[in-house]
Amino acid sequence: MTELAKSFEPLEIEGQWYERWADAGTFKPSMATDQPAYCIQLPPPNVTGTLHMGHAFNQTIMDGLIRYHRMKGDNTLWLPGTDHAGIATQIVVERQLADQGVSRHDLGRAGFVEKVWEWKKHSGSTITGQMKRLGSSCDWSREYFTMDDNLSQTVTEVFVRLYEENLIYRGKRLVNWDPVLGTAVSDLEVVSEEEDGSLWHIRYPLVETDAVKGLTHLVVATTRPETMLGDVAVMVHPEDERYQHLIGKSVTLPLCNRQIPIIADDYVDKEFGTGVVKVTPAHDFNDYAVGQRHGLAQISILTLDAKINEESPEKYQGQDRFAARKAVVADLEAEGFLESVKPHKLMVPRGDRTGAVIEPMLTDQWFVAMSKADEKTGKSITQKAKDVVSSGEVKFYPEQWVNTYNQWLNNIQDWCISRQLWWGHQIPAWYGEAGEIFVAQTEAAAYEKAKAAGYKGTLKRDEDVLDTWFSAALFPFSTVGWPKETPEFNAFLPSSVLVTGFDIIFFWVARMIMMTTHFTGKVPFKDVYVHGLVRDAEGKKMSKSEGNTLDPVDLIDGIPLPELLKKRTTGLRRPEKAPQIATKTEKEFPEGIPAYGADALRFTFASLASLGRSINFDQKRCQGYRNFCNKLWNATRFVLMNTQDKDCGVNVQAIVELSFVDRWIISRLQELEAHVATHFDNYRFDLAAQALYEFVWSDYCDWYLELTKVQLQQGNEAVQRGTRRTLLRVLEVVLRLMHPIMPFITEELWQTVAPLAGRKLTEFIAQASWPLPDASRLDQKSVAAMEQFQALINACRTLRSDMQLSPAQKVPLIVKGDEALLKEWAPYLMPLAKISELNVVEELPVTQAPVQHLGTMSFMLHIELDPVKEQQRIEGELAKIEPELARLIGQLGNPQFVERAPAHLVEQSKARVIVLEEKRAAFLKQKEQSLSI
RNA sequence: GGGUGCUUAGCUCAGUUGGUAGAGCACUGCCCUUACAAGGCAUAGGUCAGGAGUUCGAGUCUCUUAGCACCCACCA
Repeated sequence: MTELAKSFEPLEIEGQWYERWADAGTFKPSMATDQPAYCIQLPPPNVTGTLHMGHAFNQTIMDGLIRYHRMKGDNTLWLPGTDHAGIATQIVVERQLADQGVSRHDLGRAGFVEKVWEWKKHSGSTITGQMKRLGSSCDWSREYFTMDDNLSQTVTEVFVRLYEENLIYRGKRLVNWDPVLGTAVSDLEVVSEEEDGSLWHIRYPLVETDAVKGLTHLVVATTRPETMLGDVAVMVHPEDERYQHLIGKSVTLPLCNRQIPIIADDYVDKEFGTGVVKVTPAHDFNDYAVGQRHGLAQISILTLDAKINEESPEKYQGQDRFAARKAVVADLEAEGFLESVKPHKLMVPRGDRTGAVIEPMLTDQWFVAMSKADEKTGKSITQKAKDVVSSGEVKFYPEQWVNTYNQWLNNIQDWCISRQLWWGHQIPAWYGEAGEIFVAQTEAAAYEKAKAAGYKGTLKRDEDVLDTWFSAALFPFSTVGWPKETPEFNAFLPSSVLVTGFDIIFFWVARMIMMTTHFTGKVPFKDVYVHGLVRDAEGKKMSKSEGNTLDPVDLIDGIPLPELLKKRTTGLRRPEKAPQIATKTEKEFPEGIPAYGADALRFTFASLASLGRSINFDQKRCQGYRNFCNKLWNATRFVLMNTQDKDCGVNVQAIVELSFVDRWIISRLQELEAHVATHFDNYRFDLAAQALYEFVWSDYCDWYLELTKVQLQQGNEAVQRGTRRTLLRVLEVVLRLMHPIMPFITEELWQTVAPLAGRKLTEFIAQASWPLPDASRLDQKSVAAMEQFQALINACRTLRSDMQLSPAQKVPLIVKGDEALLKEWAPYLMPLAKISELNVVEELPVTQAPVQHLGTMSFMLHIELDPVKEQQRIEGELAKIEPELARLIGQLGNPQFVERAPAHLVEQSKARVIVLEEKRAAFLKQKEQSLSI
């Protein structure tokens, strides 16, 4: 006989189960082809990363789905992996090297990449270890890393194919350049924020004085005066009367003494600034487009680390862009070209990883042609991606995200996929000495191609690597064996659902859909479940610099305040914020964080998983669900106490008698089973969690358990057996229903409960079958009886409470009503409503005792009390009845309602009126009588 | 400039084809009743952001106003 601890201690039970499940092969797909396949791809976390709240939330959802489908008997796979995360990882390792005074250039490319691999081996498994603490049941035997040989081969394969299809090209384009990292980044990796800057008005002297209006110069407005060194024109709106006559003339570019033309382009907004715009094609995206339209030169003025280059006036050469700005402004002022400086708010683009101001830079890069039709289908990859969503092959939950998705695809630019980094998939392109390009899987193959093209010299491989999101776009098929048609490819592509935050719809979701449909003709996944971002209790975004992050593991294990303070205040980008963060933390967590356990944390996430945009994580919620775990724990203790070593009517053909109470809880259980499954199917974890919470706490614990005490004490053998069996079986089923959300506690309890319930058919609950509702076990009569019974108990309790009776004081109850029914209820009624004796009568006696009316029943607690108090109570009851009655009578008096509303609603209202009128009459009568005493 | 959400009890949020407003937490009162004080029982608290419309009936559908949040693009 095992005895459970007196209260739920998560840390004591969570330890062993994960390893045991994994060792038993529980997490592996059955690969049974006669079962439906269910597959989720884990969005691979950065190999450098640690588990944050977003992961924990995300994985709670995925693990819930996976465990649910596994229990349903599906061929279920949760495929894990980690991402090499090019930029992020390179930054981390470079920083570590910098601490030792070493730069990556000291090591050279090969040496540096080796260092990264070393670092990956050393700390790469942090996050997977944390995932296991959470209970995430991935099939680790299939874990991949995006730089594994087979995946890398797929990347090159895809690159080569796209190149051969003319969907990848190389060219000199203006791209977003991060001068700190020294690499191009894609549009998505640039975030613009409004910052304070200035608008400088600069005079550009006209070469010939204006004969019409006598102007000697034009004034241009700019937020980036240093870029004037690269100006190749000034432009005005073609219909701008102020300047129209000057179009085709020239101005002299100050400081450079170049003459540049005045051109017309309707891109110019006449209302903004002076209506005259400088044109710098090499350093501004709009100017670049203007330059293309007008066939202008592109004068680059910056080196790749954002210093003024050698083509610019000597004076500024080598100066950093910000220093150069000051110098240029100072010189303009000194030479009388500066007309004014005004404060101006502008959007400054910054790299999302470095925070460095992004510089549009003319460089050679590789691009994916997003809008170019391929030869086979005549459709662009963008079009294909739109088609599968509009056809419903890929469904978004919630649906509204389709808008966002389409809107982005409709305005898409070609994707810059080359990065000037060392960590990542090196681009499989080789160059001949005269710039010939040979794209091939391997160097040998490149030489072959070169030879075939008549090139005999040496080849040099492209130094650049691919954007991490390029390889990420291929996961749905690269991880299941493509281009081979493996069993996994057939079973798990498309996967069942992608669970992800909306923040990476563009980065990842859209690109996976593009690449997968293009290469395999299949969609990558059937559903996309888009959830919100986890925020702190106040709804603020969690960020290290704000010091409001929570570590999921700290919520599981608990953390004392000093440690939490240390965690939140060390390694800050702005250390001066530390005291403020410390104060806030102390206020929010005066005693640190207690150990809530993985189950409570998961249940919290599940209950917060509504379909909104953000999830505010309040630890109080977590505490509430830890209490819920404790409730379940103690309910199980109660059940075990009453069933272990006793005849539970499970194994033998014993005679078993079920009361209306037993039948009621069994009926409720059937409903619960149906609801929970529906909620899982609809990705409504919040509703599933709520249904489980309510059933366990209210129905099972508050009502059923209390009522079984009566049956166990007073019932005959058959009733006791029936009670024990029902207690066990309901609990056993509930444990299975909760297992997808709370794997640990349910496993722990199930191990003891299931054998008693005669249901231990598998070693672990993790392998047990999903409970299915059985309509034949629904007993509406018992459900209705229970409803009435509960109403009676509640009414008695309310009376007692209103009369301020001590719970210890038992009083007689006098009832007018169905005698047979009341006799059946009496044994339950007496302890629950603290009744000393029950008298069924024809008419209630006329006294001052409190009376209540319920349907056709009237009853009174036989106590003496203050008549004034009772009068007040009656008035209160009447005051509650009147407005509802008035509303209903009004409704029924409206012929249009009676005519047009559904018949059952009209009947319902009529019935309710009768009930209320009887109740009112009874109270009025009572009021009269008591006054007459 | 284009787009998308949100506004319901003190707080955080549910509310599924329109049919008498719900939960958790917090609050109040009474209880150490042998599963659980991480608990039990019972209260209290909302003109569903404002306005208009459709309807017998609107938190729910339409329009509109205000506030908030977010996404995309961007004026030099």
